[in-house]
Amino acid sequence: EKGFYGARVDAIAEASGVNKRMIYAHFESKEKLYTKALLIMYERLAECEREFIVDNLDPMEAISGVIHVSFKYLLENPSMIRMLMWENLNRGKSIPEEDIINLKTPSFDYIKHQLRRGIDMGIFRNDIDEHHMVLSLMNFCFSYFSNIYTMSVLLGRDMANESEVLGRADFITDMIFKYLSA
Amino acid sequence: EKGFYGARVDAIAEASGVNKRMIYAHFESKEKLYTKALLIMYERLAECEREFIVDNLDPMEAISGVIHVSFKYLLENPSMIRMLMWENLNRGKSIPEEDIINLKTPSFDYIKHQLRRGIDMGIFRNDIDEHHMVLSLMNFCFSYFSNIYTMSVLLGRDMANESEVLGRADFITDMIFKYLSA
DNA sequence: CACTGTTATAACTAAACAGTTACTTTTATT
DNA sequence: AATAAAAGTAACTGTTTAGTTATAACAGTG
Repeated sequence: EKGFYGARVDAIAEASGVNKRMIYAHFESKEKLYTKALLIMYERLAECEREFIVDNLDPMEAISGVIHVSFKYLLENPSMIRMLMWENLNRGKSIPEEDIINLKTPSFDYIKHQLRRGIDMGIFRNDIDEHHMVLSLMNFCFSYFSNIYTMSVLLGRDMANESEVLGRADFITDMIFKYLSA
Repeated sequence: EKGFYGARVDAIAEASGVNKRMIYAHFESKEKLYTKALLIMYERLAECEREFIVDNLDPMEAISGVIHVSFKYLLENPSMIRMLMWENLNRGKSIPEEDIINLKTPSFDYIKHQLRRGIDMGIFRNDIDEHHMVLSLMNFCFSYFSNIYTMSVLLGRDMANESEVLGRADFITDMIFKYLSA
């Protein structure tokens, strides 16, 4: 909610119903508590991503699945968005790079695999840049939520309600498809 | 760099070469210093956006200009990205909504205007959702930079160097165009 | 019951922090 | 040179904070 510096250990103790003494017994320091929470968050995120990795889907369904599962999950887990945002501000220094790469690799590989399959099947154009497509997909899903407050104000529209969120997922899917088959 | 809670007034005094006494004389409190800095940042951002508002461009050039000017500006102003990220985490509560809407309206109107012009001229499809297009443009530009550290690690590619950034701007422009004329 | 490991309580410490004060120095104006 | 306004210095205050300690309560096991 308030980031590492704004967070108060006493407040965490009270909110969690566990007392401060025990927090230090288990986690040693505020920083280690933070990195532990962060790691768990990354693992849960990876779990969610494993959900959209399904075999034998056609590439269109697969890409659509990536978008819709991500949207649904991020909508239900706003605190995860906030933790990822803080971590981006920290330049991701809290957790060793390899740990995160290991967690993320399966979903990245899955997206690339489906893109290649789509190209082979003649559904997608054959000059698609995998790197840029993966980046676009990730950005589209995450940034909808990370900028949801400012953007709601600027666009004069409540972007947080479920129908609006699902509408956005559909729009993005459509945009990506039009691009992939243009 | 460290957000409102992590920032130290003593450190700000030293770094700025102005002494703490004078910071309080001019800004009253840490919070008012923060909101003042934020307001100036928003104004500068609006100034930059005014740069891409050019008359008599054809709609394609106009949209391409929005993307490329934004990318160039955000690349040169990393601290602005960070301030916007913090503010998103604060749910934008530091500055009254109207103030920001007033600053942003010209560029939003410009994008919508160019989209409509493109439709009228028969360059763009006639079923384009303005709201979603504005949102997509903003998200694409901003999120490239706001997630640049995490994404560089995950994709194993230094996204911060100039040629990579400009390449991304080109890719996004291409993607938007393919969608608008699909 | 006695023993052991875990959790709770609350007072404590040492450092850090926002904000203040009393006083001096610099700069600009007449 | 005289005056006033702006900026600098550094010590100080009151509070907050991470982290600790000493002690008591609790729960499971033989």
